[in-house]
Amino acid sequence: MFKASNAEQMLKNKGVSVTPLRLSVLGTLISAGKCLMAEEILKRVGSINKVTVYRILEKLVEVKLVRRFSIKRTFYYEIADKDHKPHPHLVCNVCGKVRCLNASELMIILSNLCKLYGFQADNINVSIGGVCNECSKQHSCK
Amino acid sequence: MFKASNAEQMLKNKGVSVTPLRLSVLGTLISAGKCLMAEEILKRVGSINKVTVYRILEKLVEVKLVRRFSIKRTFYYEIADKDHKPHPHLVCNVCGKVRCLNASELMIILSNLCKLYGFQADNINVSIGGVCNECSKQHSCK
DNA sequence: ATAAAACTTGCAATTAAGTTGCATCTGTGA
DNA sequence: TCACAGATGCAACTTAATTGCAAGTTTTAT
Repeated sequence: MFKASNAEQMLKNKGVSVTPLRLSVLGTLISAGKCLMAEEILKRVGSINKVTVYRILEKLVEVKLVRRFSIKRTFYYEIADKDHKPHPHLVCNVCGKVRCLNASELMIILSNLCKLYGFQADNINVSIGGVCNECSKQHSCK
Repeated sequence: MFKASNAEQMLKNKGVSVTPLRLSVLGTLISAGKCLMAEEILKRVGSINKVTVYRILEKLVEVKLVRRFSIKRTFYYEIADKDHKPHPHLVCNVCGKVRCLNASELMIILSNLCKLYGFQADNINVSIGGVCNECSKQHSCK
């Protein structure tokens, strides 16, 4: 699944203290391979308090190991490293699934555009609501 | 400021009933010339209930007279017509201001990209958090 | 015009997701 | 060993939005 040593090294590199719960939260995000809401992390980690999840995520975002973005009224979290660049998210209004879209060039264009306008972007959030492939197929066959 | 007849015609064209409160809410958005949160609309319209604001906005979004998008945990609303195409929003973390960025070509590219992936996009939401021009100037002069 | 059906509005209560304050625990350095 | 900083948990709180229901208004069909 994921190597704990991996998460441990990531935390050490950022100079933040390594605790079992931080390893679990970070590890969960690494092995999930997709973005998760706080509630899902809470469920997956198991014996951890909701507040602690939020505080750990806050810390991970602060040291830029994790990115946070919002869809509707909830925050999602995903690993931020060289293999996980910012990208758009497709959010299906029917099944609720969130899918990552590969379009990093477009994100870079966006960030350059900001510079042009004198805006120091530190978090680019592209989310697209609609109906996903699978759901639109099902819908048309009724 | 804004012509009531304007808002009235817009509602009629969409086949939804015209009421004084709907005219006020839609008119407020037209004359604001920028995106507003429900709370701001509530304040500007004056004698209207919070719930009614939400329900009117819901209806306006439903008939596509208005677009809704989220920043952090709150929804913003803006007029959606030929003069107000989807565009990115720059959100300053310092002063909280939301500024519209002109980049409709980029939004179109994004929507085409979705089609390519078989995703029926009905709401493209690009928001960029960071520090705006004015705030970064002030910060550097301290 | 009148009655019935269909919306619209307001009030109070509820919900979802995150946040805060404070007490307790844990581990590290003097 | 002591004490100090940081991590965790619990309970209470906050914010923004939503729901249920009753009362008012329109619209439609007769």
